[in-house]
Amino acid sequence: MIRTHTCGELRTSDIGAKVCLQGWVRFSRDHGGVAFIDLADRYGITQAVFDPEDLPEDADAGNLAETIRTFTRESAVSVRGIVRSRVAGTEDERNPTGSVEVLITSAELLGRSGIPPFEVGDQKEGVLPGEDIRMKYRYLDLRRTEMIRTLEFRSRFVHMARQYLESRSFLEIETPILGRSTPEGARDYIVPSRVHPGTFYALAQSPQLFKQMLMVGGLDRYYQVARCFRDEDSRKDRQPEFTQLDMEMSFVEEKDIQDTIEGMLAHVWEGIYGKKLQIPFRRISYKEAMWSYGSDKPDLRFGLRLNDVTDVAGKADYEIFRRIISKGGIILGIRIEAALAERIGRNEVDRYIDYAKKVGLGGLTWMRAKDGTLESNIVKYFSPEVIKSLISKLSVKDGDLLFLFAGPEKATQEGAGQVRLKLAEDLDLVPEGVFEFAWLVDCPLFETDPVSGRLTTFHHPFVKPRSPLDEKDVKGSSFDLVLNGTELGSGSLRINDPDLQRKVFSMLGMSEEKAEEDFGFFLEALGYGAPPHGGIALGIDRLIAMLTGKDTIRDTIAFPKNKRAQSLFDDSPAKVDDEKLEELQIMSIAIGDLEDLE
RNA sequence: GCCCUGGUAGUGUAGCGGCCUAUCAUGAAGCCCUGUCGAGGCUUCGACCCGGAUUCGAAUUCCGGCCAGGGCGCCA
Repeated sequence: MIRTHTCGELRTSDIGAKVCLQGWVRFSRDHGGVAFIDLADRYGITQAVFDPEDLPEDADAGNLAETIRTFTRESAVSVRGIVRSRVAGTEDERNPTGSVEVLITSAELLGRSGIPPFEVGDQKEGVLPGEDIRMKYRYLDLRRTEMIRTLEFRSRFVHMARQYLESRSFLEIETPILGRSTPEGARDYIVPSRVHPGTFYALAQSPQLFKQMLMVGGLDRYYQVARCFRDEDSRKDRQPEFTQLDMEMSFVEEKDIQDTIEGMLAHVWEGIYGKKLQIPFRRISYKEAMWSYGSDKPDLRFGLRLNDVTDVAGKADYEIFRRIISKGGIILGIRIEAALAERIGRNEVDRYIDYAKKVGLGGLTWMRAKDGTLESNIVKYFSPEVIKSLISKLSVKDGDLLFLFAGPEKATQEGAGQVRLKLAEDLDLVPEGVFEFAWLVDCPLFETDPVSGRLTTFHHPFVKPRSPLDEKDVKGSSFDLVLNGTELGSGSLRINDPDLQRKVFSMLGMSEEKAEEDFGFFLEALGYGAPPHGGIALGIDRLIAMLTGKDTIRDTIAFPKNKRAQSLFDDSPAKVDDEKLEELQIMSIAIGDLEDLE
């Protein structure tokens, strides 16, 4: 090792020491005689000074000046010199190394940098190059303090999580990434087999079946920082490949799994923030989440709860409401208290009506409370009794603004939930730096696809039902971890009875033959003493993004894919040589080629 | 597959029918400067995504494409 210190290390106690620093030239300031170089690395920035009048006898000032002239911005350089105190009054208090500087006695250019395509030095707030240019030159983007801190945070987080789990007898076990393509779920990334032409692996979408087989195998407590692959379109919080903190435990109940996650997060919290995390997390039932927040991942950082006013507002002599009620629909209300309501004028109300339509609602009905009654364009359809009961049901006070949403149950809940989120954002009700964890519990086992009418699972087909399958509205033993309106992960107890598992497959419309073909190995495994077991997987990318205040998980991943699933760093996906395809006995026909043939 | 937003010097932006030979900052190149720290001063360089249309005239309007991002679908 040639360098004696990092660029974040030197303090006044080092004054007089002969040191060697290596790093990147972040800024340099040439004053004609004396010149300053801000030398940066992951750990910090140290000021190096070229001072021709203060050099030791044996130093070659001319040569040194010449070398320093070659130090372009962002070049990797090495400097040797003596640590000295800064001239009184010129200390930089913002920088931990700001009381000292290194008087350069010799220097070397290690790796010259061309003119950077953007400025790496920390920018004014909010002024960043466009994401495409950051991605193209990701290695320069990564030099930014912000990126370094995020990746450091991520590394520490994962380390602390591992530390906790290892201390609780969990074993980190790697499961295959090359596996079998299964019919359900997300699209697979397909990998051709050379040895068995015409057959294919699929990249793992999750270690689900393998971790369950580990439980059958008696490993008892498993975890893995697992890369998962899904060939679906990206979002700001969805990437084609992403990382889950995956775990599974045997001989447990739901609470054991929740306790483990809470304990782990509390441990991480303590280690990273030095603060206690409030545990246990609150539990909120799926039903309550939908009725009160219009979402299965409610943001609990603010109020603006939804209220069911079907029985009250449904009595109004208002054609739209009557029609909806007669079709089994519901009416939800949001009360916006006077202090906030006065910021919403007539024009804003119209904008919310437009927004409501955009999120799948028919519209919204509004009224304002004044002098103990309600006013709006449609209030004439509401009898005094209806108005009175609305006021009392929602505890309306003068100045409050009411939004009412009517329509089919689920669509109305979700639409109203969207309006709730928009209101909170517009009215600045979302506090910064607050983390509201919650467990979403009592989820249904199945739901019916509104388009196809087919039965699908709410989570996945391996969730253990809480009651016999022939009963109505069976609940699953599953639970989602929700943080600030985002789903971080989903856990459950699993089915450990092969016959029950077969029955679930069959209820999902899978033929016995298909179940055997795709899951035969797994069903067989369940038949050899599968212990009761369960587990959970947390989306690490999302969690890190939330904890570091990033808008997209791309900012928590060193080399993410872009919106169209391309990697700009190695220009993938790309064509492969014909010989390679031949060896795999694969023919590639792009749609354009097909059209040419026709 | 669909919808929305955007694309102006290397970077970040202003301009939104004629004041555009296009603003400002930063950068780069050169010069000056011995205590700066996102140094400073002076000079110079450098851009309207592509193709069509409308118009006397288009960075600006319209149409088509390309690129980027956000969303819907999709994500058991």
